[in-house]
Amino acid sequence: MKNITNIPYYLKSNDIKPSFQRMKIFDYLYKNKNHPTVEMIYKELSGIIPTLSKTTIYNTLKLFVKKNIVIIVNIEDNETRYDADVSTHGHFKCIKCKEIYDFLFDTENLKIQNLKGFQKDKIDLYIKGICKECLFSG
Amino acid sequence: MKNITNIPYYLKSNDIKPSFQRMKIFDYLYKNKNHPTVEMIYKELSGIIPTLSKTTIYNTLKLFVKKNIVIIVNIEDNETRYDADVSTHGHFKCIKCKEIYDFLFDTENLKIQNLKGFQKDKIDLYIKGICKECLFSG
DNA sequence: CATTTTGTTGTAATGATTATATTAATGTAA
DNA sequence: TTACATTAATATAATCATTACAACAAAATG
Repeated sequence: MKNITNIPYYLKSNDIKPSFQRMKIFDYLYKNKNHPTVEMIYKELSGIIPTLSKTTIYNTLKLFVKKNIVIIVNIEDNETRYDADVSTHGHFKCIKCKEIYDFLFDTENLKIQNLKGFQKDKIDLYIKGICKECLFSG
Repeated sequence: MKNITNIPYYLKSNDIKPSFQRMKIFDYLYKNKNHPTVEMIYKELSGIIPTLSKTTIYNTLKLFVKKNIVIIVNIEDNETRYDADVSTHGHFKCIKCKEIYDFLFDTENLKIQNLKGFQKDKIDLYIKGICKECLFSG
């Protein structure tokens, strides 16, 4: 994914006013590539910003998604995760260790039937299985 | 998808006791290819089975998913949908008319990087955009 | 039959998300 | 700077989907 050195500038250039909370939330997403839930962000950041509310996290993430600097990772139906990498990539979830891995795929060779004449704006590819580490360790 | 003529037999052969409610719920899923939510199933079937509870629908769908005769369609993060077609296929959602279309895709030519040595059990492909009809009608 | 197991239902609990109203911070013009 | 307007952040309460649990009903078993 793209290398972001200046978060306030990055937010500004995407039409987002860089408040302290917004910078911290984006910083968390950018540094932790763990596709966190709102809960995970809250747990981590409320230690640093004790007044931080979950509402602010929800508002901020919704804004980030709207401005296309964050995407929603919907690999499980009971948890919404977020990702600051907005480049086209897929997500693999290991059903053993629960870890989510990013992967790249080739949309050129992807042959799709039944959708002729459809305008395709967004493609999400999710794979579940067992990761290499878990396969070896048992 | 596979042609199912005898629902009680189909359920039995998948290790599910064919109760009246289960048969009706599967019948709804099989006949309506609209990838319904629990709410949609409830609205429709409570007219036929007035005592039907949502809990039963949740229980039944969870059982169906466990027994691999129904899959979850997770194309939106705020609604869980269900599909009795368990063959490998993708889902397209039109952001205008909200309709969900099935499509086929070719996993042979799908080149995936970064997942060498991973065991891939389940693949979900979701595409969002505008369907042919909505493109024409404005 | 009598007993055990399985299935269904209603109620209540949970947990994630959203709506609303208030307060705080920031930007702007005089 | 001061006053006003706008935007952001927060707390509280509301909503909505889902799950847990307990009671009841049905059916399978012996």
